[in-house]
Amino acid sequence: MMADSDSIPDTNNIQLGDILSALADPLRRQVIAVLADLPDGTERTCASFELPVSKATLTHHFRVLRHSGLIEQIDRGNSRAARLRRSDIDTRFPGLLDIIRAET
Amino acid sequence: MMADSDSIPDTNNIQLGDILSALADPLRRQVIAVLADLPDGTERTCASFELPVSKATLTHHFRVLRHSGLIEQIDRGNSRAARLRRSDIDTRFPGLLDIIRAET
DNA sequence: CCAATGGTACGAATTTCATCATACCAATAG
DNA sequence: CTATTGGTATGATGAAATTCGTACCATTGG
Repeated sequence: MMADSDSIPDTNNIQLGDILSALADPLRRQVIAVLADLPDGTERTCASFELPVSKATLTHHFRVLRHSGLIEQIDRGNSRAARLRRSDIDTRFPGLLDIIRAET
Repeated sequence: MMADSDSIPDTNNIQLGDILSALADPLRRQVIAVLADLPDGTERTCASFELPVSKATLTHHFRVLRHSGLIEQIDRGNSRAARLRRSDIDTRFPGLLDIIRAET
């Protein structure tokens, strides 16, 4: 099943409100902070973040991140990798990722 | 009554999560965008924003902004003026106010 | 003094959010 | 083929957020 891989906003349709809502959650902010600290284009499976929540909750958080436009998810057969949409975010909201990365 | 004018975080205690939660709301974001576009130190009464909500809801939103550390409120006798804590925010989260201001 | 102004306090109602258990499915490993 | 792995779908639940009406209270203006 493709599930709802749709509803990913393209660059000019990323909404600031959605981004801020997504980043208001500590777990999601941590995911973005980790990705932002890795080289551009890095892909990480959802499970590799080892967040202290159930699988279902994991799916929920990554869906929020995807719908907000912060990440895209690449189907890798068995698993699904998350990749930060760095250039899109940097273009639309310059400095935002630095702020998230600076926490901690 | 002083109400809960307390619980205003000092500069180094402003939490990114609280700021992002506060800014996730469109009305509150609009208030900050307006204040950020005005000269530093500008004071505006809560009512002067003419937000399309009741008085009670107004109080609620400005309390959230105050508790997050984005604004301080100055008692002006009859009314209460809001002032953006610009230098505090710029110090802790450089670029954030520009992002908010750039919307619209 | 009296009315109007600009707020706050206090519930109450509604909605949204985070979380989980369970059931399920596709792909890979053996 | 079968079991495991990594993830999704679907409710359910409890907590938090948003909103409001109403009552209330200082301060200001007449």
